[in-house]
Amino acid sequence: MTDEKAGPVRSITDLARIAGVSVSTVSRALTAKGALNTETRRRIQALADHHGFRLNVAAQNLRLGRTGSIAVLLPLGHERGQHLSDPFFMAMLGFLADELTERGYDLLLSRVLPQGDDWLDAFIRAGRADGIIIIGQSDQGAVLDAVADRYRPLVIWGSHGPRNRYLTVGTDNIAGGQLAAHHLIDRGRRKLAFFGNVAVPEFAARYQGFLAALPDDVRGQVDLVHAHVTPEASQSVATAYFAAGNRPDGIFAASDVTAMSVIAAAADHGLRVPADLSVVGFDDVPMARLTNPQLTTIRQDIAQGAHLLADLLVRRLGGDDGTSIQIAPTLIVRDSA
Amino acid sequence: MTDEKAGPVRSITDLARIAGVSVSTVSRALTAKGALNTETRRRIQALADHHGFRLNVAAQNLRLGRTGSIAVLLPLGHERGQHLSDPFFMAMLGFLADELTERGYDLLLSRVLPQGDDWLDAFIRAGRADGIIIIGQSDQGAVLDAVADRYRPLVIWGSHGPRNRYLTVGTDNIAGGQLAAHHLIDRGRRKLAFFGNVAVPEFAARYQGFLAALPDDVRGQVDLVHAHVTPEASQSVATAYFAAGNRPDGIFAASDVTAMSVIAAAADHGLRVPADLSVVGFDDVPMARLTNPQLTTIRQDIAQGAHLLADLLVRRLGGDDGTSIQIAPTLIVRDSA
DNA sequence: CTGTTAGCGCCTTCAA
DNA sequence: TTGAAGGCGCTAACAG
Repeated sequence: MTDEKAGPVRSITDLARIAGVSVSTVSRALTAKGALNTETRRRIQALADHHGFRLNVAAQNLRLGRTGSIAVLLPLGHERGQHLSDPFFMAMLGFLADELTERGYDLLLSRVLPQGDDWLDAFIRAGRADGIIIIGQSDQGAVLDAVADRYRPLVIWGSHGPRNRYLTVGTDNIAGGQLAAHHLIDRGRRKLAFFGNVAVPEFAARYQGFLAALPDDVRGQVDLVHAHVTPEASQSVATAYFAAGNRPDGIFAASDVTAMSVIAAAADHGLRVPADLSVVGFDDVPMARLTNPQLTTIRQDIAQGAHLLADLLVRRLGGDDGTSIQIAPTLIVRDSA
Repeated sequence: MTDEKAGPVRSITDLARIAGVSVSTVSRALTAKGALNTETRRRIQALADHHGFRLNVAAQNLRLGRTGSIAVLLPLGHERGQHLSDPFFMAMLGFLADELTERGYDLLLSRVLPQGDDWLDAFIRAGRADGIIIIGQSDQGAVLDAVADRYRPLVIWGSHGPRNRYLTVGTDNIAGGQLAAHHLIDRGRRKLAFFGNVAVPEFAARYQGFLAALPDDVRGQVDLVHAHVTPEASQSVATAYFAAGNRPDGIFAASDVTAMSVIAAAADHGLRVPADLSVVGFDDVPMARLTNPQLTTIRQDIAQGAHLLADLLVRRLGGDDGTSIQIAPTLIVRDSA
């Protein structure tokens, strides 16, 4: 006896008809929730399998008053193109996908152009996600603070500021800057420069920690060079810097990409790294060990960062409060400094 | 006269009550569909604005029988960790996010472990997305073929095979291999090696094109080195290769990351690039110009690839058929070869 | 253990 | 031009 008479099975209603039971029985069988005769459950599951039927997740979520997904927002704040080429952000994204999947959530990826003070509000109100992770606070601190007061499932990857009302997970950038400073000083470097855009809070904190850990006489003559995050832009800035005759003996770059740009530009000007110039990066992207010379850098633990972001958000979704977390960076000594 | 008496406005029902109209009127006002008195529409839109109300996208989609999102799947086929570190895939993801957003779709990111022959089917039946883009066919050609016959909104980034029944957008990898071969031969290189995992169809095609374009006597002694995609793994393979005494004068690497690993390993063995050894990569990732020496490579146009993937998929969603597309690669000559 | 029923928030036909 | 009503596919009381 076949039950092929009916057409395609598109809903639990269809399946209920074929199985000769009610929709709620089918629902219970397929969600493994609620009491149900074991045999009935088995039979219905087999039938569903046979017809290649699966519960429609969207409808299920609507009924449950949730969406089942977490939005990951990449704000394109300071500089276009950053996130396209920045291996750090991209690696973070990959890990987040894993962490969220493990917790039963889909990852809704959105690159947003933060304009005005309404962009985040508008996104939230559209109800497309149960929670939001923003990678990088960019220059949107005020917007984040305003929203955080009334929208709880929101976690930011970024620098922790004591006055932030929003929740962050991030590397202790100040400590990272200090590590870089100590290392360069230990190497006997005295004429230093920092390459990075200090309008980005993370980078500002790295710079701040860097300065703080330097001896007074060294600190006074540090060059602050406004380098962009894209390889092209930062390389041209570095080239201009060397072309102008600047000859520091130690450079702390706000990211590995910037560090690599600096090294490339230095090579063009006949400067040997690390003989003439020590360069310390930040991130420890996978490629940092493939450069020539291999990059000495301050490592951020991306995997742990993603884990903590997901964890904190899911906990908030469950009603817990949670608190901002800083991850300690590590100095990775290779050849460039 | 205020209308603040009611609590929060969570649905069109709430808004309709406040506005003193029916839900259908609110729906029409907020979707800008259907005939409606201009003044009424304006008034309701203003009211919605005032209350910070937005249509719930999930419910809207359920009603419209769609999800409003496109799934982008990263199969973790051959090698774990590939997509975490591969800048090419990640850049593709960034561009895809833009292209899909422009077309009104959300991007649902999912890293899948292709096991058995049911993984894709199961994903489709869950109904979480209106269409699927898979980045890399991995070794799942059979599964893709099977599904493509009955599930149309599916496009793959990958190598086009004449017998594939599924739709692909991808670089002409064979042509890319040929470009690499010609360039190395032009440079006078005769003792060649290919670094890459030829179980990956894209890489196999690159290898095939490479061999095809070589003179007979050169082709016969090409080393095929099974290199993994992660920097760590490929560097250790390259190190072992050189340590075993192999001394090719030209290497074609299946990706830029692999090329960089090869160069790093070569340096460890005292081989100068390009004096002793020419190395050609594949991809032209942003960092290719930051290496020392700068990478000579075969460029894939990621932006165009993402554009075509999105375009083709949306067209299929609209009922068009569309056909697989190959993108011509370009040789970018820098310093490594 | 199972069925009936009332929605989740929205859109759309049909009538007025 | 607007309203009433039905239903997208599912879940969860509440009955039986």
